[in-house]
This record gives sequence, structure tokens and C-alpha cells, in this order.
Amino acid sequence: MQKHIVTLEQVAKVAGVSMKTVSRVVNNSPQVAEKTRDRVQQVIDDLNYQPNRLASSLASGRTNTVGVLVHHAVQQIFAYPFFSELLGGISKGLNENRYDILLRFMDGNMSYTELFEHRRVDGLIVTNAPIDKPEEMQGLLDIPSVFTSRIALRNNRSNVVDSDFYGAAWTVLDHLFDLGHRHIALMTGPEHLALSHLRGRAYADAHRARGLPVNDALVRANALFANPHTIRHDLETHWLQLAPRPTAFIASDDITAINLLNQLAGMGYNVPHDFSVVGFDNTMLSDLANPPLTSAAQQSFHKGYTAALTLLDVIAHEPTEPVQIDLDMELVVRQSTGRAPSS
Amino acid sequence: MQKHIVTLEQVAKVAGVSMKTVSRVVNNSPQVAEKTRDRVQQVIDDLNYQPNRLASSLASGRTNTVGVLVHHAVQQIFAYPFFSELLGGISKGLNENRYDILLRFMDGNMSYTELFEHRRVDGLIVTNAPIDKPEEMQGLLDIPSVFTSRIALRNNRSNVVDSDFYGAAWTVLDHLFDLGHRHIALMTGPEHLALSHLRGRAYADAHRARGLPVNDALVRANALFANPHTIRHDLETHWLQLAPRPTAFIASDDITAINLLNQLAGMGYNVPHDFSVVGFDNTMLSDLANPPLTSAAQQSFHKGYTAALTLLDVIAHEPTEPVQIDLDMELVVRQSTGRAPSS
DNA sequence: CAATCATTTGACAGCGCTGCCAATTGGTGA
DNA sequence: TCACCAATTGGCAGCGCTGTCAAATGATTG
Repeated sequence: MQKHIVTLEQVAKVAGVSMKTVSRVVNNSPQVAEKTRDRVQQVIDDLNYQPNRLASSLASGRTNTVGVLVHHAVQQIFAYPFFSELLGGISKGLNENRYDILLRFMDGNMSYTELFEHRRVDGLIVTNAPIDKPEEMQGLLDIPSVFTSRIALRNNRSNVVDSDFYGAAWTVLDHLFDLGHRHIALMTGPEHLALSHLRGRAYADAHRARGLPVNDALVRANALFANPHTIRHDLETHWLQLAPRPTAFIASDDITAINLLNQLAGMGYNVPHDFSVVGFDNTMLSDLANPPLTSAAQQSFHKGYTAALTLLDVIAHEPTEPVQIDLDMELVVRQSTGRAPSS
Repeated sequence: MQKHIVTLEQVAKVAGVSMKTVSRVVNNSPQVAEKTRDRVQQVIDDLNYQPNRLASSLASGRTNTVGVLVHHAVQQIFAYPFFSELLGGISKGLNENRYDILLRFMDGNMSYTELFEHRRVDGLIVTNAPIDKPEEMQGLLDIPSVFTSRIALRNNRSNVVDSDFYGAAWTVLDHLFDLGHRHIALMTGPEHLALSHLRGRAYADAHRARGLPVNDALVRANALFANPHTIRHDLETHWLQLAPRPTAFIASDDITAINLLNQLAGMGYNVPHDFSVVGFDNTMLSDLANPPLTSAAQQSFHKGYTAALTLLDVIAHEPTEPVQIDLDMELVVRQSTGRAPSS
């Protein structure tokens, strides 16, 4: 399909310089006389020379490419707008530094370090790392890599860029306390994710700080993206059976929150009059919800962006200490939260 | 960070065979004696040899990598779950054939053919191709490439895998006709997308087929993902001013539909009692809407999967005729559509 | 047992570029 | 004018692999 493949050598020949000089021009090396640069550039343009990046990478050992690993089992997560935004941020951070993305949806039998070992990338960004296979992750610690989620509470050798779920949960609780709520249900998220435990801790700490008692029945783990049926079931068999009843719900994520919203509406309750509901992530779904959902915003785009820059830094400087960055979360208040019903 | 980089040559030396033989083993070439294969494989495992894919690609001219281009200006689209699913399908199709994805969010000054010209990929998949720069797209026609959207009605040299928006619009209209609706508003989507025109044509054809008159005021172009404000404005200044008033709305996409749903609710109308609303794409948003949204489903995952397989076929066989595939869309009926109000 | 042919293996150039280091050029001051 | 130094430029090996084609091996047959 291609007519002629123009190489460095041909450009050099036509321009009457050495390959090395052409190489310098292509790579914007400063040590080329301006006259020479112009002449060579002219030939490059004339011949429509396109450098072969593979050859360049092979010779230099740098690929200017980063692998982004997405855990496959979490296909579902992938449809969640949050991920798309994260990827957008990663892309921006990398593109600004002339890096490309090699995207891989991880399959059961794939090795997490393969892309790097095959010399195809300079480093890896691991999103939603599986928490159930720490051994497989182990190899990543010896490689330039950044996780966008804490992989386990005790793991502290990994480079991590994550949102401050502890602080966010605390902020949410303050918001609800201020609205007069005293019985607040918390759906933490799954047991195996660090963020669930962080939320749980914040819940206890925030209550303690206000001198309020903690009712353990009000804190429950749940699967992310809980479906309507499960939520209905939990409402009927648990939450609404409690005495005193919770007057507010902190959901693990926006989808769970919206399903909760819809189930409550279906049962004849009014949000925020009867119950307040808070979501997490502040995805576009929050705006579309009815009523619009109060949600703790992860800076998803910025998180991706930061992860990218962090990785590039790790690649360049190989720090000995792990880099761990917490990003602020901000509570976006909409109409799903209001004053606690005066019982 | 790496201790030893094991090369083919070292494996060959240790195994006591030539490099070429090791290469054959690595690439599963059939013409290797079983005994030799086992011995070599043993050494490969022992030394933990990892082939250098760059070197392999450089020598062979095949990268086993496909570029996926995402138009940057459509950042917004990217947060739309549809895209994530599409990407998931692309990934599946490619992974099954041992291809990887080089993902690029296109920036204003990027060349669409660059990745290929730099020999980094064997072909390209172009999602949401910009329709306003046909010249830049032109180069893609001489390269193994597949578009996931019709780039322009008249362009017929490109390989395209798209959903059958014409048929889908017709199906939606049938559904609404059957429910007794006779005044149906159509928000086609933007002028510059082929799908808008296809929907418009289906609208006219479906009416004609039933012997119904077409009221041009009921068909309007709109931006995808119309925001609540715009929708409110259009309702107040246009749709609700018409006589007779439309009793049903076909929205260009799920987000527009949901915003419409919320605006109508905010104005005190009941859906589906007062108005029926249909969305497009059947994203996860449809389920979360209140009431759940009737929506025409693009097989987003399957579309990506098909696009991937199509591209691999194009790469392998360089067909002379462009490949154009239409994927069926299915109407998923939920609670946002009902019988037309008996006026 | 030699001739024949299929199967298996090997030698080596070369893919297109960059790193290293040497060679050349041009300008300066004595 | 010549030594001297900085700024440019060039030569060439080699990155790790595969393609081509030749060589060696082994099986089969008359």
C-alpha cells in the first residue's frame, strides 16, 4: 500500500549529510547549525520522511509509550463514566509529554508485567487493580508503575495516585450532620477495597469527633454498582427495619445511589424530604438523576492526569521511596440531600 | 531495574541450537522437531526469556498492534457509556487475535495517519471521526482502516462498521404509531452526522408507508447530549407551541432523552401519560432513568468487536472493495412510552 | 546399500535507527 | 600565522529479531 518507504539514510544522501545529522534534526537536538537544520528539514519535507518509531525505540531503549492496564473482570466498571474520564486525563498527561498509550484489558491469563518485559512500554499505569491476586501484582513493584487505586492497605511499596476517600466520607458526614441527620446509613463498598475501609474509619471518627454514638448496624459493605433488586431487598429487610431508622444514606457510588433513589421513589418516599441520599464520584449521572444527586466528586480526569505525570516522573527519576498521592474530593451538593425530617 | 536482559542469542547458546530455531519455537512454527522444541522451551523457561517485540516488529514489518483514534473535541462523548462499551468490544476482538491497542485521543494538530506511517501499528480504527475535516481523513483511505461511524453520506471508499440508524428510527416510529401516536417529534442529531439524515429519511418514509402526513415542524436537528437548559427552551418556544402538539418525542440519544424526561417532569407533565419519550443507544442510563427509558439499542460492544475483526480482515486481505457493515438495532421498551393521550 | 526426498536446522544479512566517540570545521587570541 | 578550543558533523557498530536460502539430517524406497 505504501509506495516508497523513505528512510533516514535516503534523507541523508539527498541532503548531503550523515545519517546522524538527520537524526539530530528529527530529534530536535540543539547541536545542529541552523543552516544545516533548515536544509535537512527541507529534504525531510520534500521526501515526506516519516521516522520509524520502532527502529528508534529499539536502538534507544525508549519507547515513549506507557501501558494502561484495565482489569477485565470489571467490564462493568468500564461502562461507568468515571473510568472514561480517568482515561481522558491519563491521555492528556501523556500526550503533553509526547507519550502514547498502549491499552490492555487484562484477561485472566495475562501477565501484568508483560508489556514492559517485552520492551513495548517504558512504564505501566494500573487501573482498578485486582485485589485478589497480590502475587501477580508483585512484579509491578520492580517496574516503573503507578496504581490509580490503593491495592491493599498494607501495601506501601507501590506508587499510588488515589482520591482521598477518608476525607471525602468525613466531609459527607459533616454535611449530613449539619442538616440535622443523626442516623446515617453507610454503604461502604466491597470488603476487599481499601476505600471501603477508609470510609468506615471516617464514619467512626466523624461520629466520635462530634461525640455521637456509632450504631454498627448502620454500616454495611456492599458490591459496587448494586442493582435495584438488591437495594430493594436491603431496604425492606434491613435499613427500614432498623430502630431508629436512618434518615440519610451514603451510597458507595453514583449508580448505587441512583438505584436507591429510584427504589425509594417506587416505595412512595420523597427524597430529600423523607430521606437524604449521597452518591460517590459525581459522574454525569449525578446531574441526570431525579432529584439531582448530591455526590462526592472524585477528580477523575485530574486523577488520570496526575497518575500520568507521576509515572513519567518515576520513569525519569526512579525514586527510591514510593510516591503516594491523595487527591482531594469535593462534595457537590444537589437536591438529594436536605434537612432531616423532624421526627 | 532489570538484572539481565535475556536475548534470543543467549537462549540459543544455552540450548545449543541456532537463533533461528529458538525464534521458531517462540513463534510456534510447526517445523520444529518435538524434541528440539521441548529442549528449547525448557531453556526459555529457565532463563525467563522475554522476546523483544520491538525487535521482532522491526524485522518482520508486523506490529500486531492496532491504533484506535478517538476524536478529542468530543471529550464529552467519551464520558458517554456507549464509547466505553465500544472500546471494550474492540479490545475483545483484537485480543482474541493477539493484537494490542494503541489508543490515541486526537488533538487538533495530530495527523490521523501518523501512527501507521511511523510503523507503529498495522491498521487503524477511527471512532467518531470528525466530519468537518474530510481532507485530513483522506489519507486513511489508503491505509488499513475502519470507521465506526459513517463519515459522510457520499463517502463510499471507506471501510465502515455502523449501526442501522435508518432501520432503528423506523422501528421506533412503528412502536409509537402502534401506541396511537400521530404527532411525533424527532430530534435527529446534528446536521453533519450521517445518522441524523438517516433518521430524517426514516421518519418521512415510515409516515409515507402508513399514509400519514409529515409535518416538517416536528423534525429538528439538535446537538447531541443537549443540555437541560436548551431542552427547556426548545420545549417552551417550539415543541409545546405547535398545534397539534406532539405526543411523543424521539430524542437523538439517551442523555438528551433523560434531560427531556426531567424537564417535562419539572413542568408538571407525566411520562408516559402525557408524553412518550424514546432515547437512542440504550446505555446504562436508560435503566437508571425515571421512568426507565425506552431506547433503541446500539450493540455497542458488538460494534466494537465487529470493527476489530473487520480491520484484521482488511489488514490480512487488503480487499479492493470497501467493507460496509450495518448492525441491527433493537428497540428496548421500558416505561417511558405508552399509549397516546386520547385528546 | 545407495539414491531420493521430506524434514529440520543453521548462517547471515539487514530491518532503520541511535550511542559512542572520533574527525572536522571555524573562530580566537597570542 | 599558528596553536587552541568550542561547535558541528560523521563513521560505524549494534539494538534483537526475522527472512531467505543453503546445509544437514533422517526416513524411505528399490
